[in-house]
Amino acid sequence: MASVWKRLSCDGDVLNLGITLVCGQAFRWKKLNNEEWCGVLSGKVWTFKQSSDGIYYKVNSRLSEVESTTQNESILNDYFQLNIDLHHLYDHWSSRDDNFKQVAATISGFRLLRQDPVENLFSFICSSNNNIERISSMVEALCVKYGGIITEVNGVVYHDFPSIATLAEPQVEQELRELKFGYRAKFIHETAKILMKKCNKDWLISLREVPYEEAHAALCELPGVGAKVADCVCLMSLDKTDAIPVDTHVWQISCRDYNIPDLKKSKSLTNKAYKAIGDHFRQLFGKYAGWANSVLFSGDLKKFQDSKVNYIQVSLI
DNA sequence: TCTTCACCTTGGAC
DNA sequence: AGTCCAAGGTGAA
Ligand SMILES: [Mg+2]
Repeated sequence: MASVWKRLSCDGDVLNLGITLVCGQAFRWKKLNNEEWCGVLSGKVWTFKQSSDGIYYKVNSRLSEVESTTQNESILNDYFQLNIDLHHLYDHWSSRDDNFKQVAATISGFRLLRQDPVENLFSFICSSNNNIERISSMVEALCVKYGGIITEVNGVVYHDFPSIATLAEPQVEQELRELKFGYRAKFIHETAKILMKKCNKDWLISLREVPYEEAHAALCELPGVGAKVADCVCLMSLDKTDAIPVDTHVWQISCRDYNIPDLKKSKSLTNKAYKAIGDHFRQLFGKYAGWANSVLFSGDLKKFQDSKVNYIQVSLI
């Protein structure tokens, strides 16, 4: 379990950890310092370091577990989707959209993570009408309350994300209410119970094998899951690379910066407008439109606004 | 098909 | 101190 730094065979310019891990697609990566992040993936605790000469990682597993470098690198290749040629995609998206070209200059190496659908789904059920900081603390609370202990690293105990079965237990809704989950407590409990009733125990992950529209519709059946959350899950854990989650921000910017047919007519984000925005970006960016869209709008996150301001201030000194 | 409203909680703005 | 509002929406009328 003692762990040493190992080098990840991947150039730093095709994986920007600072943006990729804390842009709001996953909520459990903690920034340790300027170049290190720590969190849980696949039942292990990982620490990453992005230095000028490459990306390094350390692994801390359960005491019983035997470490395998081959297996660990396989986990990372899968999670960071390192087989996908990011330069090629950036070039393609830039050629299709000047706005993207501008934004991309400040956000290189952004990747969609290939997440676990269970954690991804319940995390985004927490996201409605909420902010990233509270979403993160709620996901953390779920893990501490209901997830198994993995191990301790530097005085911090790390937990797995809870199983569906655990979240479906009778007292969960009330307990989550007490943990200040608000109305999301019921959504989480109900969704867990529905998933438990499915004949296919791996129903969620099996949606990787069905077409985007079908997966999206199936997810929308779940309580607390609407078009936006369903698209987040499709994009971030079900391999639907052209799923476009449209939140209020994407909607507003789309109205302002893109000429999308009959979008400005509606006062609220209607189902029709939602579809029109998605279709527009899919038509513009192609098969990986969801990735392009994520790059485009992650740059506007409040979290990165601050770092941009800092960057500008520093560069002016 | 579109609009309106309630919904938990928290933190910032007046 | 009290009120209002927005924050990765969803569901029901
Ligand atoms: Mg639903």
